[in-house]
Amino acid sequence: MSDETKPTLLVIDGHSLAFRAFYALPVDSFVNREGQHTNAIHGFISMLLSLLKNEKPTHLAVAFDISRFSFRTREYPEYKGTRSETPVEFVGQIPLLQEALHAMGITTITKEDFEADDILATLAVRGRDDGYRVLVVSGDRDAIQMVNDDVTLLYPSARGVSELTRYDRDKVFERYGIEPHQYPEIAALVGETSDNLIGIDKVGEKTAVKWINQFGSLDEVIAHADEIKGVVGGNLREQKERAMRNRRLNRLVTDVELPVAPRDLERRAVDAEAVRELFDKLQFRTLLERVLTLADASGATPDAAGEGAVVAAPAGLPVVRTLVDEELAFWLRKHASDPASPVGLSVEYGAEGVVGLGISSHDESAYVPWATGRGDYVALEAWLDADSPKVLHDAKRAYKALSKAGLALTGIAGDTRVAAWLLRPGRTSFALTDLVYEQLGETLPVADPNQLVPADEQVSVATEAWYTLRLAESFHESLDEGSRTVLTDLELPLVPVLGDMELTGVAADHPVLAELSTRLGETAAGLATDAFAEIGREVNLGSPKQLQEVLFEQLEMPRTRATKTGYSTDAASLADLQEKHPHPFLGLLLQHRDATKLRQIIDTLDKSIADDGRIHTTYDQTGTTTGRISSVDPNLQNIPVKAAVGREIRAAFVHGPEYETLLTADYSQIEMRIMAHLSGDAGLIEAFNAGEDLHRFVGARIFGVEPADVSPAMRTKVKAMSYGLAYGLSAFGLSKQLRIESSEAKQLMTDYFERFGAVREYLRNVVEKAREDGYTETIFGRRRPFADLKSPNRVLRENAERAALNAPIQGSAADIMKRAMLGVRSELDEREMASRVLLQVHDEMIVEVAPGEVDDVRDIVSRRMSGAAELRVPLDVSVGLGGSWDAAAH
DNA sequence: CAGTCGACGTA
DNA sequence: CGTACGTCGACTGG
Repeated sequence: MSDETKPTLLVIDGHSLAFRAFYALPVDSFVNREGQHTNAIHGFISMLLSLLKNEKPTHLAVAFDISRFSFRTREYPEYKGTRSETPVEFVGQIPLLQEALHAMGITTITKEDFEADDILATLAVRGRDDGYRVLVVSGDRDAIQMVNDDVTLLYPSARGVSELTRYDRDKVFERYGIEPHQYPEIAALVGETSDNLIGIDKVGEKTAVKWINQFGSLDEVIAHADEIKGVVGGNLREQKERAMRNRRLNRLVTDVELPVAPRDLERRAVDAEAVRELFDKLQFRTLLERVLTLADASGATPDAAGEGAVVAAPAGLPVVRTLVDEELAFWLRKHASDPASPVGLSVEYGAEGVVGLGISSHDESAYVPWATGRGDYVALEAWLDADSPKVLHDAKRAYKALSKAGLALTGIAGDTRVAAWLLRPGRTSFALTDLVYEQLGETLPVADPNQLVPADEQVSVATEAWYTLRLAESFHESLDEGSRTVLTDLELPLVPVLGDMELTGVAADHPVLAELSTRLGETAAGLATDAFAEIGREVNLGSPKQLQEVLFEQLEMPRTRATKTGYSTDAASLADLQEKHPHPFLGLLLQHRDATKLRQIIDTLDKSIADDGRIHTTYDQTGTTTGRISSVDPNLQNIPVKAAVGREIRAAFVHGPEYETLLTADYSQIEMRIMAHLSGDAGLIEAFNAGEDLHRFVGARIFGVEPADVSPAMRTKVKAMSYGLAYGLSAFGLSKQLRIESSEAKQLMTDYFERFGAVREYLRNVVEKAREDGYTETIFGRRRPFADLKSPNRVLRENAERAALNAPIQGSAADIMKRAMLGVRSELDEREMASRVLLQVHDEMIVEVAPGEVDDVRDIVSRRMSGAAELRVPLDVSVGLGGSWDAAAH
């Protein structure tokens, strides 16, 4: 292997790595004040800094393509022709990146008519000849051919640029079963989609490797093409020209004339002034610190030993100490007794629950091993259960785990997961490492075998706690005041409430579910038999593909709505077919779907009953973009209710033996009431204050009749219209839903808005304001950012408009329900009652009522729910009681 | 075996 | 061409 004393030459394919970074980081989160996108630059420099830290190269260069044209496109104009247009957000980042590299004292190289990989290959060969250890960073698989005993390839993983996989000779052999220099021969046979190089038909990696190993080289494979049997042999003989062309094109040039030799690439000092100026423009605060730390450390002698160590850890990362007994008590007294200085807290989870705790102040981190039943942690337990402020990442998970371990957790003063969500609710990952990277621009080490630097130990939870503390502060700065209030007054107090609901669970009646399942199973089997009889054969009724064959080929029915994979067989399409082309099979299929779907729901619920006889869902506090909570494992927010069987399912949700009854309470038309409030529409406000049936009242206005004369058909139309409003419904959609002419739907909308004009005004304004501000806001200050409202793409823009229309309405309703839950909980606590909230289904709350508390609980719940917000209309709450969820419904 | 799609349950 | 979710089975592609 390489000699550790050799100098190290690091060469990077700038364009390909920047492109990877571009796709790895959210475009929207990296925009400077001038609207310049910077995610690719940020990702690239961040990656570069880790490389400098971990690999300590003595020599360094970044190569760039000049254009997409090179000697290769002259030979084969289609080369890389499949690549789509470069995204507009990426354009312009490359020159800025080059500018940044120059400021950092890093040489960039381009060469007319050649690709960056040719430059890398040339440097790799020269570097090796001159006695360097060479590291090549490229996202192009062709770079594999450069690998040898002195040259290692660092290839970005699918996840992005923060993780690089190290390909040395052994790794290449392990992965492909060939020597690195043979890789292009394999690629020539297989083809390379990303370069638009087509290989030999039916030849994949397996076959290509087999041939190369059998005959020794591509030339020999082609020379012996006659000896290869079967279709692939024929294909090879016919298409060998392709393979030979591919080989010519994927051979990297190793003698490009360059203005520099490896020895000219010695690392130079950072131009701190230039970096400061540029990074300020790009708004890279944390990256600036990292680069300047590097500059300080390297100074005028860039190859000084030990510079890597200085930047290895972010400034101030404390060494972790393990604490028990008096030391722990002392630590807590010293660092965790100030109500104004929160402590970072992180739980280490084992298979059996809590195994350790990480605690951290700004300058001291400590690890506390923990095992259930140990009695020497009085100080720790007292601290956990005190108001002393603690910040965590995913506080609810910690709260539950600690609770199961017999430890109470109070004083939750921050949750970086929830804070990250409030800042950008649409983000896909809430993992601590990702937040650390995106918010702080630092890399939290993780144990991953594919990582650039194999971690020899798991990052300590104490270190996590330290990062959590810093992240919490950073998020606090990033959040606007309204969102901060939502965090501290709504979301954080909700953590233990949701945690307790999950821990408590809801009692479920297994025999009822089991009986239902059996019954539906029999029904489904009977329906399937009948359906098969209708078509004279057996198919899988759950397979849309097979159904399409039956419907559109065998039965020759007219085609339905197109989907990506064929034609739709959903319930609406089947109902259409039934009208146009009646057939008994259709009805049987629909009934069969119904029965199997319900059975599946029932079985899932039944399986999720825990040993305590209860179902414990998990609420995802960061699961939606609007502010609602979602429910998983199992989802208890989509239990059927409309169908008759739905009621039977809900009958299986019961109160526990020590309790008297279930109580359900829900808001009536909360979203419409919020619309009335936000729009200030006099007609709508009057409708709610009149206390009359809403749809009847509105129907009377629209159709110009007395409320008593509003027919059921009129009421249905008005109801659909009203509900559709908050979703951005169009006349087209309304006509489709009500199965009426679009002219009638249009007229309905016109009439509606004539009577309730402020509603239309409001909905228009919401979208306009969001377009200007870049976000929407709920009554309580919860924000949701929207980037696409200004998109030139009409589909994207109109989708965003409807979502923006709905966000303040759905979001405000969510806020109100959360406030209600906090109110109910705090009053139940205050009065030391035994009743408890079990479930939340967006506008409904289910409470398990202890004996003798029925009247009080009913009063508390309805008072707290209707009093959760002061709107221009009353918040109407209906309450029901019963032994089961179904019986308690109203 | 993981990821995607169609379908469908809820507010 | 109506918002917000989660979950299932079938299918696809590695």
